[in-house]
Amino acid sequence: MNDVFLADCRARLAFDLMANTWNPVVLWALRDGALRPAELRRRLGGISTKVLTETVRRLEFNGLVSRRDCGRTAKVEYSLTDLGTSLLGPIEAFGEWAFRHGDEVMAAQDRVVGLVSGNEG
Amino acid sequence: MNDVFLADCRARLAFDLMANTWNPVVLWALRDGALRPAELRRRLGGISTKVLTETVRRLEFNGLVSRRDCGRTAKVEYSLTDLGTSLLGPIEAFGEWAFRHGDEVMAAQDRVVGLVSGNEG
DNA sequence: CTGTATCCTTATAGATACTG
DNA sequence: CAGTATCTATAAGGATACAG
Repeated sequence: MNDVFLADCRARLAFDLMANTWNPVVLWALRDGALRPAELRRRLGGISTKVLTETVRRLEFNGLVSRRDCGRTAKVEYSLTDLGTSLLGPIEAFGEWAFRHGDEVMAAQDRVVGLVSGNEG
Repeated sequence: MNDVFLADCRARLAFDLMANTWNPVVLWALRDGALRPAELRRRLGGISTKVLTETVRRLEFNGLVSRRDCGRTAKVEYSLTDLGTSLLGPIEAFGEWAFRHGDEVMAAQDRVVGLVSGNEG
């Protein structure tokens, strides 16, 4: 595990799965079991149907989520595959990091803003 | 740690730090100590000077990387702050996941492609 | 309720040339 | 060598209306 993380290596593959707004949050929302789209949307907050569909399609394409169509009408469920479940650990690591260090990030951002406005007076 | 990961919560903050192509790789490349921009570029592969500058500025803004200007001429070093260093653990978790499960992701992608071309014959 | 179709805005990234 | 300036292409995301 040395150059493993550099640009053209395998870790890119995992990073790319995290490199958008909704992928990690959707995976986390499905951690306790299958959800129907409407419920999924509710838990995610302000995601549009279009973006939700795009997101789950993307996750499905990568083998992390499976879509189950139960019946002819609008009854659908999304759930984690085993592969998707295996990603919950790393995702949680980030959540815990944010829990511990989120303040420091916001402080850093404020510091920059403070410098800017501070220079004026 | 229940709704901690949903859209408007703190974990967004950590996810956003990963939600682009270069942030995590740059942090990882700096894990062993300060690097000058040229060396950093070399290790990252195909990143342009423009994108590298944008990336380190972003990381600096969020308090993860510090820029040290040593002298009047073009002598600069980038290194991890303590905060940046604290992110190496979660990042490594993804790297290890990719190491173990990367094949499965690629297999899933191929499976979809296979279905498409398989339907033709 | 599920999903698609538009339209629009913005951020990312890459290529290239140039300045100090 | 470090960084900026353009220009371009693309994808993500959001708003809204509509279809099955």
